Amino acid sequence: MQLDGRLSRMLHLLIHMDRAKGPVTSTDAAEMLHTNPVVVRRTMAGLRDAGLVRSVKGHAGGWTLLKPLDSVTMLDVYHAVGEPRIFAIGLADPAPDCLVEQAVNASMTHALKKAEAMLIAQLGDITLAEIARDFEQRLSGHATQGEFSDAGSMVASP
Amino acid sequence: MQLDGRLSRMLHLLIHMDRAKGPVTSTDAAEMLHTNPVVVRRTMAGLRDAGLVRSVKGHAGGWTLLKPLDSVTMLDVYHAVGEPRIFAIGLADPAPDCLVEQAVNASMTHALKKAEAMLIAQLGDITLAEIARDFEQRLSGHATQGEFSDAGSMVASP
DNA sequence: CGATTTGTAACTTGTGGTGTTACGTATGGC
DNA sequence: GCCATACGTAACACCACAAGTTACAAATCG
Repeated sequence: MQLDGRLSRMLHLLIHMDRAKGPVTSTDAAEMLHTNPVVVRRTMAGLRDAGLVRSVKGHAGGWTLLKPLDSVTMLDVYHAVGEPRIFAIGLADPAPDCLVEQAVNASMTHALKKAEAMLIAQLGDITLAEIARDFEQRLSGHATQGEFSDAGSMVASP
Repeated sequence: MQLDGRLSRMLHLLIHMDRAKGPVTSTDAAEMLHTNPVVVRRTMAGLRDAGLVRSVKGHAGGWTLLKPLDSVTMLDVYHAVGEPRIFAIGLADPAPDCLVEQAVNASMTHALKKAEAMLIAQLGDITLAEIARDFEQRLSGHATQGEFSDAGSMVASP
């Protein structure tokens, strides 16, 4: 995986946690995410610091969701995982001497900031409850928002 | 530089080429971009294939711009450099079995596509001539579109 | 007490743009 | 015709960083 999947993974996990009866251990979570317990703990640490989840050690311990899904947006989770860098493209030099490059930087920054604002707006607009509702509908056979079959075509794979 | 600076660099270089009297060699260009002639040729190859520039070997050879700056948008250059991946964040798994993850993917893809569309729209809206005009104004002391001083704060550096 | 589970440090791996070296090929002045 | 000039490309090293892995300490509960 060449891209940062932390936000995606945490969203996935939080919805599973909401459906679980008791605490979810890092090992259980790692299986759901097809990864490693340490990776889970490492990433969940941010969510704990943000007050989204709680962790308990020892017997019958694990991770517990502290908030209802309708009070958590994708943006909240994005912040909680440490606001990873959004873009893979950017400025060759953020502070160049060359005035031509400064002009280029201004235009590129303008475009990138607008795209970033749009992404942030979208993330802030969707609660985990809405995603969970989408899941419920998939369970009953419907495919709601947009086709999923080609979802990764431009965003994920080469 | 952990991010992809090819678009940024090519924009920078194309505007310099427009101001040059004759062809610009890869070595000259490499100095302007603070990089290596091979990197220049490698990246410029896409622009040549796209018909934006021409390359001539041998004495008095080098790179020549084939189009007026007002007929080239940032988007044209983005396409010419091979449409590099835009986002550093993405889906953990583009085609998961888990229905929860499918729902998460749908929402994330929706948000990313909207941001991508905004970026593409912005890139398509700005011609290199406009950037060159911005440069001219910087030469005469003005700083036009937006502050530049903190331009790289969210987009480029850590 | 001992099994369970989180908390972290430390190290390895994979990826992709970038940097670098080397060499082949085409061009044009002398 | 030679030869310096420049592009064209292959091959490899480098770097940053998320992810994966190993190891061990600390806390908790039956």
